Amino acid sequence: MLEKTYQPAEIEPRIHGEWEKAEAFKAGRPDRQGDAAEPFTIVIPPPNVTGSLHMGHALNNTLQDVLCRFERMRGKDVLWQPGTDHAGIATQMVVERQMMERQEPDRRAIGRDTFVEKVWTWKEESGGVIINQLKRLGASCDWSRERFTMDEGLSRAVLKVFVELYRAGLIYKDKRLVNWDPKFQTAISDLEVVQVDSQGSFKWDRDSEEAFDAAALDKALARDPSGHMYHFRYPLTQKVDGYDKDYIVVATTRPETMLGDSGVAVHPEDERYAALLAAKATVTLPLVGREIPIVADEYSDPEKGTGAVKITPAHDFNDFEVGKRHNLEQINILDEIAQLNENAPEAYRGLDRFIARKRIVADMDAAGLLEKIEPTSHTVPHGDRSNVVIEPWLTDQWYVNAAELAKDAVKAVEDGRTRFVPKNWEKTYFEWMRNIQPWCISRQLWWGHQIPAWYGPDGQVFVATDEGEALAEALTHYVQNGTLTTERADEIARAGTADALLKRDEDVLDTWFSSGLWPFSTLGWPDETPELQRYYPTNVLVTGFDIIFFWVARMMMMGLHFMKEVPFHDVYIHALVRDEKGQKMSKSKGNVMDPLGVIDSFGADALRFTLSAMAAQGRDIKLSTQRVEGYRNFATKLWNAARFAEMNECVRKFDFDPAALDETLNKWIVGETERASAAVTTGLEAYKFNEAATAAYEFVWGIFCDWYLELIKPILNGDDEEAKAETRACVAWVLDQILKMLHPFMPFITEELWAHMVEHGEKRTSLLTLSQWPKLSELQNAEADAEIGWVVALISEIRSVRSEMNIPAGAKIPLVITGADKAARERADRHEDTIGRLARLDSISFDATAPKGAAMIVVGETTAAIPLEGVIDMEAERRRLAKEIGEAQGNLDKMDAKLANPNFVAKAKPEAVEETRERKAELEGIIKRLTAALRRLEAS
RNA sequence: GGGCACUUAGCUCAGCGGUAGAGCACUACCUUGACAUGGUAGGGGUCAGAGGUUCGAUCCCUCUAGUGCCCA
Repeated sequence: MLEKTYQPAEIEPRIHGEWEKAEAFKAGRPDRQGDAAEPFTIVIPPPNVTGSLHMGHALNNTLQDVLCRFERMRGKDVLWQPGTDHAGIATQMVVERQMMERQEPDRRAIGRDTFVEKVWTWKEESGGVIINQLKRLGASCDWSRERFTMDEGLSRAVLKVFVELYRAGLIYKDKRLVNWDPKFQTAISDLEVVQVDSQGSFKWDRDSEEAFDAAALDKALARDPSGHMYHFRYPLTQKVDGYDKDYIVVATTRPETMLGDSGVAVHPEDERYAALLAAKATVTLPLVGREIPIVADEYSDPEKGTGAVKITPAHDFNDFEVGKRHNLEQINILDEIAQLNENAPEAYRGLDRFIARKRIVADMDAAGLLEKIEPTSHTVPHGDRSNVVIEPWLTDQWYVNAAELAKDAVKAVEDGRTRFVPKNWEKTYFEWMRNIQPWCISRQLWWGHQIPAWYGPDGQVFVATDEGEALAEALTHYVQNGTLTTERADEIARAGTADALLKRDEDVLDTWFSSGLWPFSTLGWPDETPELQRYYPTNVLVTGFDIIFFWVARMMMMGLHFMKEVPFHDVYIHALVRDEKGQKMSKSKGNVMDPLGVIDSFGADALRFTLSAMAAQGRDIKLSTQRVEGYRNFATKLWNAARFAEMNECVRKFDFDPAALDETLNKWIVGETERASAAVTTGLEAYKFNEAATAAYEFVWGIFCDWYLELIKPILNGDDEEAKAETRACVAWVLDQILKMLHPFMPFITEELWAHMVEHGEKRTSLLTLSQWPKLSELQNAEADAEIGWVVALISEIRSVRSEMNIPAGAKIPLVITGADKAARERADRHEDTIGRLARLDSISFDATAPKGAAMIVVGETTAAIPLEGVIDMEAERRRLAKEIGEAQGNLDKMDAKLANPNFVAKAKPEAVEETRERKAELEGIIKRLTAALRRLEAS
């Protein structure tokens, strides 16, 4: 016998063990190989190896799991490919922090090889906790195939891709501005930069009475170094006729960058500066003394500030472009930790950028060149992991020509080879892909795939999959150009190391370079494996919109280029999970809801069902524990329904055929079951998770538990053995269908109940997760639907009247059905016990007219009376009837108005007109009967 | 500034060219042999506002107001 309440914490680990024991989630199960089953593949968007499960993961993986379990039950050969990525910066950071805490020497002290070894040790010991958390969520991945982006095979894929793209000219080295993270001392991609709003508070103007107060500014900048616009006077090298001042005013939010200025730009049509442009005037850069040109460029906006902007090509993305157009010098004044370097005047060298900022403002004031400072609101780029201000910095980096690779990726979506669901996300995708910038793939880290590029003594680069190949190439090259003699080359070749000639590039590749290969590298590529053959392209990628650029874009580019086929047919973009107030969950706000905590309190099934039921397309999820609690209650409800079935010996029979039943109730419920399973199936096929979940919920609670189980109690307690046997078998059958249709959402409780449901008198040993998805047809029965609908309506009406008439819940009352036709009489006879039980009646009788002092009920064409003279408050009954008549009349008026409109009758769909006529007739009947009841009441 | 959404019951949200729905919350009653993590009944809505299309608009179109997100 089942326990009285459902205890998820007890059940979940055990069920998990059973799935593992049966290897239920393994792709290519013996019965599903080859033509026996269609493959269905999802690759997990690889979580970060340092990560732990947050609500976003919980949603993302719940949806993937729902799809996988659904398709697995539909007989497909499902591969849900799990794994993690190596998360370059994040992982290196975690290990370095750990070393610091243990007061061990830092990574530079122990050297690259030892450090990388340490990271591997960390990974083996503590990496991938998220994998176990995913298991707790119930994720049915093929865990035997778990992959890691730094695995041997995946690393081989990375090398091959790099070398091939290099040889195709799609990877190249370039000196450009990158987003430099001075904390981690590495380049990061645009996507790893977050814009943070800054709004300063300090204000000063040289026209004001007071002197500039450097200490006050310091104080403001201590809170936030950004948020101010500084206006400086740059003196003209020579006075120019036709221009009334001897200086030009420029504005900047980053004063320290002035040390790297190599020009001032004004708009070519800005009258104010025409004389300066005509005279090819220059300014002398204050504090530095460099003479720099004033150039005409449309980049400067005449409407903004003075219309003149300082140009610092080496420290600003826009200025970089302006500088290129005018051939301005690129002067890098910062080192890798954002301190002023030797290109700055001596007084500033070695200063941190923000110290220098304050010093420069003070020095400009001292020189009488500070015009004003005003608070401004602007966005400042920060590293998403380091949380420090990012510097645009001029370095040599490796780039992928993303614009070229993006062409095919765009086309594939235009052609519909890959489809976005919901469709509107393709706009975001197109927008991004059509404006894609060169992708900087080198990172100045030690943890990751080291770039397979070697440099000769003259800086010549040799890109190859391994050192030997690079060396061979280099030797040929240097012998050919005469740098090396053949003898010397042979000697180097024999040494077994390239050290004498080549030096390997120290940088590693962006983590996403390897993750972009995930849909095929995990299947064994570059080897031509059977898995690759069978499971690529994958069916769907499930992800949040914020990750379109990370996952979708890169996987599309790489997949199309190397596999010549899209990596996935569908991209399902789901919502973001927010807190109950609609705010993004974040650690700093302290509003994170820990999925594992939720699982502990309510069970994984409740969390999963909540996320599924709320996953409406195109809308974010505002999650509250109350909602989870509600679905936990649903699990309990299901549990108790199963318990009821068990208590009543509802066992599945060999010969049970849902299409051949005698009892109306059973005919009705199998039809409802068919409708529900069809709704769930349709919902899941269309990625409408909320519709699927709600359809199942509605059916299980609102129909099966609320009505069917209640309605059959008289049969189960009665002495019609045949009816009892059929009903028991039917309950068992419906419950089986319920467990199946709920399984994708609530795998644990359904699997547990499945095991408890005895089948043909034997304890069941097969697993639900490998059972067959309901495929029902031709179980609808209109007569049964009408009959049970009538019973349900009658019971509801009686209950309603009882409640409104304040008839005590415990009191049993008589019911007199008046004016019943043959059908109604038969129905009432057939379901006498049921109606009596659920409406708490002591008798049902028939009479031509209603007795005096009775409450009246109208259900369709049936009129019934509750004759309780003295018990019933006649005044209340009069009010109730009048109200019901009023409501019906209101509806009738609407129908009449429609039908009175000739345009409606002429132009509306015939079905709509017919429906309106039927409704009108129905309402008229109801009003007639209710009015008759009211008259009788008034007459008595 | 460019783009994408959203505005429906007290709250959170479904819905969608033809009787406005759910969960939670609320009110009243009920420990009846599966379930109080429950049952029964009930109250509560000019579907943001203004136009337009249509026989008919919460739904389609336009504008307005407000909110959120992404990208500059």
